[in-house]
Amino acid sequence: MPELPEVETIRLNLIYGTKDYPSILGTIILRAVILWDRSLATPAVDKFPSRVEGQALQSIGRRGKYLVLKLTRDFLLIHLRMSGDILIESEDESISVHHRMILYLDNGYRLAFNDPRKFGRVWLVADAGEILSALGPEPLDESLTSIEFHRRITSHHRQLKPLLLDQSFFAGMGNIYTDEALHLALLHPLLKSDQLTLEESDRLLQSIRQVLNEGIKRSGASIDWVYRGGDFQNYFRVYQRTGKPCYRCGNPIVRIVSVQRGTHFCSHCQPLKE
DNA sequence: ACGAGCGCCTGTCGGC
DNA sequence: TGCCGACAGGCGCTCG
Repeated sequence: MPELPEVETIRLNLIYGTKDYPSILGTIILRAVILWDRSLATPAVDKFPSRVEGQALQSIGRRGKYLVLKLTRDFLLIHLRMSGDILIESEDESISVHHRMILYLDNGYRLAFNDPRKFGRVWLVADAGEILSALGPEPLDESLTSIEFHRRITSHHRQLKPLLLDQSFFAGMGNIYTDEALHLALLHPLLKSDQLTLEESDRLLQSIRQVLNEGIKRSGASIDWVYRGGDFQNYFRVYQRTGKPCYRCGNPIVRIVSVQRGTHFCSHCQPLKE
C-alpha cells in the first residue's frame, strides 16, 4: 500500500500511536531479526542486528515514499514498494509468515516489516543522503512555485504519466494518485510534458496537491488484501473505475497501459488534443 | 533522452 | 473443484 499518503499515514501512526498501540518515538531497539535476507539492502545480514541494537528511535520522518527513522547513530530507511506495511504488535501476538524484519522495542512492543511480495527494502546507513539524494522535490512542499514547476515539467519531452511516476521528478507520486491528479487537472496521461501552458501545469500542480491531501486526510487507500484502514478508495474518480461513468461528464472511464501500469482516465474530459 | 520489456515475488479473482 | 492467465499501490535494469 505505498504511495505518499499511505506512507505519511504510517508515519503519523508511529509518532502518535493509535487505539491499538502507543507511540514508538523514543523507544530503544533491544533486538533485531531478519526473516528474509533480501529485504535488507544494507548492511550485510550478519552485521545488521549488532549495529542496530541499542539505538533509540529519535525521530520518524518521510521522504517521498521512504520512511526515514533517525536512530542514535544511524538512519533506518524503509521502502514498502508494492505490498509492504509496518505493524506495531505486542509480543504475545503470533508472527505472520509475511514478516521480513522484526525490531523488538523496550516498551513491550515490536515493529514488524510485513511484505508478502518481498519487493520492499530496508537500509541501515550513517548518511541518509546516499539513498535519498536522487529524489525530486516533495509535491506538498509549498516552496515549489508554479513558475518553477512549469520550468521543470517543460524541460522534459515526456508523457505526463511516466514523468509523474519518476521519483527523481517528484518524490512520492504513485499509480493511483497520478491517475487521480491527471483527471482532476483534465490532462491526458500521454500528453507530452513540454506541451503544457503555465495555466495547465499550475492546474496539474494544484491537482496533485489536492489528491495527496485528500489521501492523507482519509488515511490513505485500502485495496484488496493489502489493508491499512484508510478509506480513500471510496473516493477514487478514475482509478479502478474502468467502464464506469465519469463523475464529470458521464462517459465511461478508459483503461490503457503505460509503463506497464494500468492507467485510468476519461477520454472526453482529458483529450490528447483539442 | 525517452519508452518499452523484463525481472523481482505472492496473492486474488474471474473465466472455463 | 481445479487450473490458468491477468492483474496488483514500485522500481532497477537493459535495449533500441
